[in-house]
Amino acid sequence: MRIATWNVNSIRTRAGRALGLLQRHDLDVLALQETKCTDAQFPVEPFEQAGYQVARHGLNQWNGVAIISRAGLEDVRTGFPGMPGWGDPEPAPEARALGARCGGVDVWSLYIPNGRELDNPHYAYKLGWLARLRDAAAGWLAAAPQAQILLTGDWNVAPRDEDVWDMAAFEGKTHVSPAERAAFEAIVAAGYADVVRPYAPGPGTYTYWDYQKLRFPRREGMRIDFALASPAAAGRVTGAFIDRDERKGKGASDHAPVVVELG
DNA sequence: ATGGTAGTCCGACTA
Repeated sequence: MRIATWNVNSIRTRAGRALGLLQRHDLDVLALQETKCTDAQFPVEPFEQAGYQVARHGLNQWNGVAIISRAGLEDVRTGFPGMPGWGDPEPAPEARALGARCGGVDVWSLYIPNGRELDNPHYAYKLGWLARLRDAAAGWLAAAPQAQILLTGDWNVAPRDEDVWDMAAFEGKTHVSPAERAAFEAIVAAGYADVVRPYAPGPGTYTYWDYQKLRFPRREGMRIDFALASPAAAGRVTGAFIDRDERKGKGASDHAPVVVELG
């Protein structure tokens, strides 16, 4: 079974690229982030015609997550227990988490809050969101230690110095702060291993390149998209790669897809 | 040194 995660940056703009991705890599499951549309606006038909089922969760033009599967799509869950909300004056849940059981694997499509700046309330929101995700994910494993769970998506955290092209450029910036890295590592410590890095080691291995400043041709990127697997799921992984070619050309998302093969 | 891009709904917000 082949499972991918991709921050598509608008599914309506890139449905064709998503379909090409499914076909090119013979994907069974594709977790999408930043679909940027409501459920009603989501282009479901082309995926169904290609033989896939679609679960999507979008509330407005921001965020939005989806899971596209031809390996079954059961027990669909929007958000996770304890997931923090955002907004003033009344914080409300955002469309940042969608889970579904696909062929016996609990796949999560996650879009972790960006954080914006270290002194921005969004940064505290990001840390709280990751902390509650850790709690929920630890609970799932405590309840079912043999569960096959994949936490995939855009984590908006670069866990290691080698995951950005130049640490000096990130002085005082989000994505590399000790608190963000600790929040990410807490989820690893809860039993979820990064199953891609062993097959796609750094330095210089990235999943995101800013549209601005010629970051992609200059090879100035960040590794912020991950697939973290529970022990039972990690034990099935036979390979993984980052589809850097998908970032090329006109009309590309600013993120590259990350693909995991389960035996 | 600065600003540059790209998406959404249409001047501004998000990334």
